[in-house]
Amino acid sequence: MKALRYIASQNNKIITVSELVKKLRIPHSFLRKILQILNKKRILKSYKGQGGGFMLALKPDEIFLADLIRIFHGPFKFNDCLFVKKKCPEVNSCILKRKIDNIEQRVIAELKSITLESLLQ
Amino acid sequence: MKALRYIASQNNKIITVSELVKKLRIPHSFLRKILQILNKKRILKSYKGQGGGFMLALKPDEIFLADLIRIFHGPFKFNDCLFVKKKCPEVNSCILKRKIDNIEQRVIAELKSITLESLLQ
DNA sequence: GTAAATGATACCATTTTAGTATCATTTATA
DNA sequence: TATAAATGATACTAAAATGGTATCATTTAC
Ligand code: FES
Ligand code: FES
Repeated sequence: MKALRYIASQNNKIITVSELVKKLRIPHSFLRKILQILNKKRILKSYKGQGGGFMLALKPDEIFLADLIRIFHGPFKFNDCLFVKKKCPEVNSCILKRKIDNIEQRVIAELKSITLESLLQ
Repeated sequence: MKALRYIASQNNKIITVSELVKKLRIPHSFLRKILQILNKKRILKSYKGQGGGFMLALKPDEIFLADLIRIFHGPFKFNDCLFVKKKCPEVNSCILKRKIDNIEQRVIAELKSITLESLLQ
């Protein structure tokens, strides 16, 4: 998120990992890996070769925290009731599951409402 | 939760792990460990020796999902921004952190509103 | 042709997760 | 009072996730 914020703040300039490393004090390889993932997931565009780097592929108000979390953390599931790798048989009738699913939906809605734009102060 | 629901449903009877295992098809040792923890955390009371077992230590409407999650999962923190084990320096000014803390508070409030009582249909 | 950039991918140590297993202690009761 | 039925304490484990690092390959501007 720090990297995305920085990139967004330099609108439509190509930013290299090295520049980000200097500004953000995040290790080079670590940051590079993250940006590569964001590129694959079409949040960033990348340009190879000398003079290359990264740019936003979307406008800041089209980049949602919910999507970024899904990219790095995997799909949301607060609540898949397993046992020894097998799904709980009550999964379709369970009151608790219904309540938690409900909370999950509300959280996802809130995470969707947080855009990169909304983090640019 | 399944075990607590079962125990609650047999109000004020002492329930053994073996009985729960039969009803709930959860492995004995696993369930035992869980109930031991709940006993230590004063959600259950235990009685040792023959004729022993477990009972609720609180009324079902005094047992909150939020507390059970804290017991097994540890404290809530959706959001402690670390780097190589060190806290992020922006932790006090970060807009994103504030937004996430906010969501966390709302989720905790909802988890507090789910009592064992509310799961007894 | 070379340096500066990303792409792909393999690697690693540590911690967490999701349980299992075992021995010790307590207590009712035959 | 011996025994069986219960929990208490605690050690153990395999597998996965976490939080990164490192390296070689490729592209491209100059
Ligand atoms: S879905 Fe498994 S107990 Fe609720
Ligand atoms: S608290 Fe670390 S970047 Fe927000």
